[in-house]
Amino acid sequence: MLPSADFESSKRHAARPSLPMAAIANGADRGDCVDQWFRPIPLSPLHSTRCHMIRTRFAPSPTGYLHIGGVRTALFNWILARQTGGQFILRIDDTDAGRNVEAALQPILEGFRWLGMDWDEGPEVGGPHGPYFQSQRSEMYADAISRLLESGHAYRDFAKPDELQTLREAARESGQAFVYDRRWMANDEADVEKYQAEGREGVVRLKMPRDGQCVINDLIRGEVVVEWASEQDHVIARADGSPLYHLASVVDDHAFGITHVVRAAEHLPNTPRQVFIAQSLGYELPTYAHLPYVAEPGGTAKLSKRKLDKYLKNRDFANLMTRGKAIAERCALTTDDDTFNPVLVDFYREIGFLPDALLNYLMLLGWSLDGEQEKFTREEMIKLFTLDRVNKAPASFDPAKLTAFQADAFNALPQDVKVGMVKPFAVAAGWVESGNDESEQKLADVIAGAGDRLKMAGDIIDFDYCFVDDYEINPKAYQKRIVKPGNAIELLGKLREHLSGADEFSADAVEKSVKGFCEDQSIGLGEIIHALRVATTGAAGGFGMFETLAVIGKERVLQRIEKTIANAS
RNA sequence: GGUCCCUUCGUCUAGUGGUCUAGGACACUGCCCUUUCACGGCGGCAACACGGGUUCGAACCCCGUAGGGAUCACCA
Repeated sequence: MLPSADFESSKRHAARPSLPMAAIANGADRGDCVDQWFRPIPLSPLHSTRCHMIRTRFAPSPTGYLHIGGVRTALFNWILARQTGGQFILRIDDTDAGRNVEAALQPILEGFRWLGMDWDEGPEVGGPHGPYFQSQRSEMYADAISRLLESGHAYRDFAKPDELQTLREAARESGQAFVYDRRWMANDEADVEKYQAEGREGVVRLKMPRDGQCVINDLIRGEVVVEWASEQDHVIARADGSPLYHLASVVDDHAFGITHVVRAAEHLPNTPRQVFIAQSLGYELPTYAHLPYVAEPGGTAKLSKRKLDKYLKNRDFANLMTRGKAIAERCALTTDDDTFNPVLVDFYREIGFLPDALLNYLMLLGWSLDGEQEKFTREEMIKLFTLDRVNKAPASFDPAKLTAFQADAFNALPQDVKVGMVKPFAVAAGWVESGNDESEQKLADVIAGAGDRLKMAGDIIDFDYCFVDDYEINPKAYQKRIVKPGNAIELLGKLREHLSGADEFSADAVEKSVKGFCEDQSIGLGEIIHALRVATTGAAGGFGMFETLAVIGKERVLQRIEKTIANAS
């Protein structure tokens, strides 16, 4: 990357617009609706993100949950700000009043905190451009709306929704793009009074150009050209004067000094109208970058929180969900059915994922450094990410790969950090008593023994038999190792005798003892060890047998063998 | 249906005209290691959507076709 050259070229572009000649020409002979306001301002060329102070934003609406796709968008925004010493702003899009914003906002902020994505301005931290809730910025929007009205870029319209709907359907049936003929547009105060006398309510619409084209220079997509005529006269204010999303968004982006609007590609079709609003208001345009959306597992459609049933048909997705449910159930997690879903970040936090692993995986959805390196520390993410290496095509969410990333990251953790993460789960399951040294030591032993069999903190549930006696017995393993070999019970009985005489019950001591037993009996270790495992853990597999026995403890081991023998006969 | 976007292994991707008999990762899979289950090591399977150009030469450039997707609200 050549920062200085990039900087030069972006300055050159700013001084001498080269791209949108068509738009300028068309603007000149447009004649009717608007005067010379419309002159697209060229955007910075690629790479320019490295050399300017960047202000980005993520604008969630308070829905109560954080979508994985949204997190990726936020991540890119956050990185862009961090790598340039710029600011990352959180703005709350709550123009659609009526819900409990505060309650629905908390889970989102918590999600950000958990992920370690801090915001420089926004809820709770404030900032110089506040307030950061759209519901509290009405005056600014009202001002913008009246300016738009005055300059003729917007008009009052008295169409009824169903009247417009009829028109739209007719256009659609004839295969034409719907173009509103503005038949209920108020040209003057007299019109307004007349319509109001008819009992009509007036909204404010954008008076979109009917010819020429809008050129969007997108950092990821390149040049996107849209005919103005294909744009609607979008409503920007309701009858009660309250603003709609596009208006509010553009006004705020400008007021906040947002330099880069980085958002999901589904916003691309919205961009022309936002460009229109911004330019009508005389704003300098931000640089746009439209990210490919995150697609569903094994598919190409946009990942949606609402299609759980469909995703559950995907093996890997179903596995993750099953794992999550098992952890939630065993650890008595109070999960909300509505948010306990692998499409939402809450899920991962609840079952003991590492935020860095999630972020690392998400960053690779649509972005790559060189096709070789895939693992990045947070510092590397900030250092190495560039928008010009973001792909254009949607990337499908792969739960198996995410889990693999999580497993690797989790196993790279130092033992004490692992223990710290796992402990809450073990405590919640009722297996470990917090503050009790013996109990905590046992947990540490189990975690050390389990090693990389623990992929996430919640995986501790697989080792319930280390802590309690009411574990499940795997029927297949029982059949194979206890029932089928005719001598298993007999051997187990003898082994129990042998073990009962042991003074020490450390892993090493037990190993010696069991191996000595095998020698005495002239059998291979393999002939007893499987039966021993099933008898003492009920499981077909697990970590080292002798570590397992040591952790369970002499008394319990003997009891369990005894019980197995009793049940078998 | 209109508008816009996209198209390399099952998935994420590398690739910017010759180094591509297309590289890496996840998944799947074979072997080795091993008392089990994992880890690990060494292998394997597997892709340039299609058709035309341009060129000595195309995954890469151009044009079409097909397919997929997003979006078309007084939601955000």
